[in-house]
Amino acid sequence: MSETTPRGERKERTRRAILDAALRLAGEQTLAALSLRQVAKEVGVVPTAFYRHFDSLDDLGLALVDESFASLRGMLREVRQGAPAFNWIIDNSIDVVAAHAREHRAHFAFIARERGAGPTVVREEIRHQFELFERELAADLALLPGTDTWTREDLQVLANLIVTQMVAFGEQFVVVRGDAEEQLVERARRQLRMVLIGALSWRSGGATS
Amino acid sequence: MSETTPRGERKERTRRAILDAALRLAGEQTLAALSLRQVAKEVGVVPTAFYRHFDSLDDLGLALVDESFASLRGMLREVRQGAPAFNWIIDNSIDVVAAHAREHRAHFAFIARERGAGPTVVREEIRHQFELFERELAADLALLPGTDTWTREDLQVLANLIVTQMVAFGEQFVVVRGDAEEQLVERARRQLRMVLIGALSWRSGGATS
DNA sequence: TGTACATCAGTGAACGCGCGTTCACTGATGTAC
DNA sequence: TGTACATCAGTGAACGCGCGTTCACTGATGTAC
Repeated sequence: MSETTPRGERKERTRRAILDAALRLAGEQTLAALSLRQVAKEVGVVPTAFYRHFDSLDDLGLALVDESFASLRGMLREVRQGAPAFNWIIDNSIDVVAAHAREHRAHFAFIARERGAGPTVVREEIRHQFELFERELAADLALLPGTDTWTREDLQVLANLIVTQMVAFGEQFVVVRGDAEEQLVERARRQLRMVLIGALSWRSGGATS
Repeated sequence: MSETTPRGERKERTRRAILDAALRLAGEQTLAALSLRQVAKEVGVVPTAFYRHFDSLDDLGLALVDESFASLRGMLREVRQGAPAFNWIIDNSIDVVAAHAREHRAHFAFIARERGAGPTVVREEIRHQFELFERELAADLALLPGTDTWTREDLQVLANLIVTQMVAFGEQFVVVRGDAEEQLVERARRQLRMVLIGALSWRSGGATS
């Protein structure tokens, strides 16, 4: 089996297999309930081989967070490349998130799940990554027409609202198939519209405070 | 210890102790990673005594979902008792949720956590309960001035948006202490304002679709 | 090109431990007479 | 009120199992000469 495979390549292949197996198995419950032996069995190596690649399950968990957010960041770059026009955001950003969720279902599901229930280090890392997203989104929102007079704090509040909705959207999207997918996308689109209209008419419009 | 305690009372006390211990221990990680023996040890009974009260950990999990939602439902009844006026909702509903989250921190945290990562039956039951909330909230929203012309579906979409925000609020609230609590409340208030203004100016206002 | 040695991914036995579940039990509470 | 029996919450020993981690190992890949 390993007759002429370069050593590094072979190691990398096993590492990938471990990451994939863990991502798959964690999906059946949660990372916190996953055992090193289950992962090793799924990969087809002896349990001790695991230590050649990761120090612990926590270490593996953090690697999965990294992977998941790397693909998420790629997606966000895509979303932000367009001009930050009001209608463009509404029409396209949900679709981009949906397309990405379809392509990286397991990563999306992983983040959504472990965000609340993962091992402590994993939970903290995920929360930290979302904070970074919020800050980037707040910077983007500052470029939208109508937000000129907003404070940094207000932008942050709106960014948090939108990230919350996007997370909830992704969470629901990954557990759904077929027709329900499109319904979910349509609902998310309407919700984003409601949120943005509300936000933009908030300062200029009429409400208190 | 059990010299003259009525049998039923003693049994009920142990049952409560099991529920409390499970709620506490699940908080350190998640229900899915909890063992029957941990719970028994925490309560101070032998592991087998567990079976006098619950068939399995899943059964215990469902009992915790019931409890948690019972107190949530009580809170919602409180919120809905006031007149469904626009400003009243904004000024009071967040405070009611916050007060309740303070009083039932463990239950709030339990729902937030197990919603995504609990045992399958627990997850399903929680999702079902949130669906019921959404429907009730949609019915309330129909009474708000300005929503007369809305379709049932639109009301449902808005209800889903608000429930999502409230869940996210509760989720963050239960892990925070001191000053940060009030900041979180203030942010949630602003967000609810943005959402409601947006929603209400949506049909009457100007956006497409 | 050929040989001798180093590296290191993966092996397999072994360990002590906590797990869920079974079973026969104990002894206080409850009930029938 | 007193006695004999039933109920049943909690006990404690035992089981087979999967767990994380240790350790000495094997044998193919890589490297120095």
